[in-house]
Amino acid sequence: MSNKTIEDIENRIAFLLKRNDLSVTESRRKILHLFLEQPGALAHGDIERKAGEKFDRVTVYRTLQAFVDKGIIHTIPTADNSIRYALCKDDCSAGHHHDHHVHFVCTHCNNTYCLDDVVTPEIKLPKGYHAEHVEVVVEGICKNCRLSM
Amino acid sequence: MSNKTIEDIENRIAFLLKRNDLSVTESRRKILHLFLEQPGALAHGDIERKAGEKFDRVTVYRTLQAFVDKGIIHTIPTADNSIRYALCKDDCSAGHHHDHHVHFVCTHCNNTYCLDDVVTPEIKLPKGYHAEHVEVVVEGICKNCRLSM
DNA sequence: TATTAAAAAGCAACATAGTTGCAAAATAAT
DNA sequence: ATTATTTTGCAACTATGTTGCTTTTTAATA
Repeated sequence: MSNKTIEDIENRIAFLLKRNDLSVTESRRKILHLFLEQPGALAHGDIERKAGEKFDRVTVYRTLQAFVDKGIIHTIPTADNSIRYALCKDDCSAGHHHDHHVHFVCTHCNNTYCLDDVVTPEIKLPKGYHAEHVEVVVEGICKNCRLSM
Repeated sequence: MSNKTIEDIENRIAFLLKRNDLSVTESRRKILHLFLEQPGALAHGDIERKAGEKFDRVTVYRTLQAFVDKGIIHTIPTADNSIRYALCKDDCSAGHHHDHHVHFVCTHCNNTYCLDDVVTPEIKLPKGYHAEHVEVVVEGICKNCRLSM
């Protein structure tokens, strides 16, 4: 990993925060860093463990909430009732997430991935029902785990 | 509501419990009753409020867990991280739920419904991913709320 | 760069959610 | 009716999430 990459990440962090009218603080930089340095989603617990030694629990909650509000990250509901958070693609605006992609939870490594290229299908509902948002979570075995089996 | 109906429900409760090797206890009858007397799903909180005055919190947890294990009810993940529970159709066996239907959460009345006739669509995943289970939750306005708007 | 207003962090206290071990009570089998 | 088994209730505990308030940090200004 070159110095360049680290600088890139730091720049992207500063850009993301400034663009969303969030002041640049240590905890926000640290937590954004966690999201940017890996591909999957993070559960609150993960974040607390990785950043919680430096920051108060409450700060982690408030930081994540701020990121969700601003459209920097989005939540992924899972069957075990532990919300995961993942970075939004660049075009989510404050309060208006439009992450119409499918989420994948690996039952083997327990990682969660955004399948950005898989769009949620049209669901034909019974008469009278009106859909506003469709959430699709697929459970199964991910790419990496399949290779190492 | 006729006496007949109430007897029917009681009979169905006894049948469901016996078939799943669960002894017939007051809390199990009461909680099953809650599910049978209404169409939607119930959150843990709902159940605790409606049955919790008579039974200990722990009993509610254990009862729901037993029902899930036996395939009497299934869980529905929702975006607000509050698991809902709903009755399974008759053919779920212990440890093997096959509820391949879509769930609907009304953003107006906040009720959750199993759309038993709407099956989950096939999701075409990227190479390497293997699907085991697909969960689809649709948020929007339900039949009843639409009529009263 | 120093000053200051605004925002965020940390702390404490609290509320809710979920778990475990064990003794008492209820159920089911005999 | 008696007894073995299962379930319940209780207490204590861990984890998760929230709120009010004070201190610290950030960013805007002189």
